[in-house]
Amino acid sequence: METELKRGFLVRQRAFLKLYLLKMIEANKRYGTQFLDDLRTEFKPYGYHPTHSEIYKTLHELTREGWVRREKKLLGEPGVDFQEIIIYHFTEKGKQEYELYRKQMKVELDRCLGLLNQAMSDHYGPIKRK
Amino acid sequence: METELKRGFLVRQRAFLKLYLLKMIEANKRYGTQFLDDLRTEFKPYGYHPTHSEIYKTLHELTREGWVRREKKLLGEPGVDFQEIIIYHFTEKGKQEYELYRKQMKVELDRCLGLLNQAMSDHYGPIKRK
DNA sequence: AAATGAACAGAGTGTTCATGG
DNA sequence: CCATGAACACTCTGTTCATTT
Repeated sequence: METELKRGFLVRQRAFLKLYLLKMIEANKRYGTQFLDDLRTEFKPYGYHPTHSEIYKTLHELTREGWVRREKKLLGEPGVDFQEIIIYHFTEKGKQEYELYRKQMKVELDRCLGLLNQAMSDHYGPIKRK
Repeated sequence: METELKRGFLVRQRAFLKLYLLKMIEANKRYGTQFLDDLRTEFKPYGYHPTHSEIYKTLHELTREGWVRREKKLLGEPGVDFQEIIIYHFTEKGKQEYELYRKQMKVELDRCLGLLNQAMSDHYGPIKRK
């Protein structure tokens, strides 16, 4: 998949969101707008308010790369109140890619934490631990 | 100063570099290329290799905003081996702005660490402490 | 070759507009 | 009005080119 994990400085938003979306797709079968709402709620304490277009672009990318397939749910089906929605399911390829991606992102997030902790230590003294 | 501290997701590279450059200007009177070399060395373990243009653009911005003034050192002056270099000094305004900026960046870096730690916890279980 | 600077180009992302139910 | 999608525009940043010593 083409999404770059490493970019030298900090992890890209898209790569970060992808990790969350993959997890959400795996867990509960919800759809785009709900993913967005959930993420906004979770990140609110950190002042991070993702946009709907980033979510959709990430979902499109996952679809294009064959990690997930789309299933349309039409108005009237269970849980569909207003209009059609799109549910995402993993493909076989996607399951395997997710497993790998998750591992790679662990390394990447560790790297970013290292960089930020280094800056903390450089500018505000040693990191305090409880 | 116009550089945005917060951008919703993670801190921008420029804001991050600015914090380091201000500290280096305060500490030892060195010049652009040496700042770059020092930073590359320090961040090498984290796979981060800043570019010379980001460094200069940040220094230009600090100058434009009146936080620092430039002093040209000419070939032959003590420590100038090959050609002229530019040394940066704080202005009075710059000293005060740095103090403030440093405090703001602490908050911002804490926020970023919170976001990344949240992701770590969400995807790889609770944060391990020694 | 070292140091600085500027132009240019490409990636990343947010805002806005558009469409169908 | 909700859900999705696409177009567009702007910001950020890296690559390249230029100048001086």
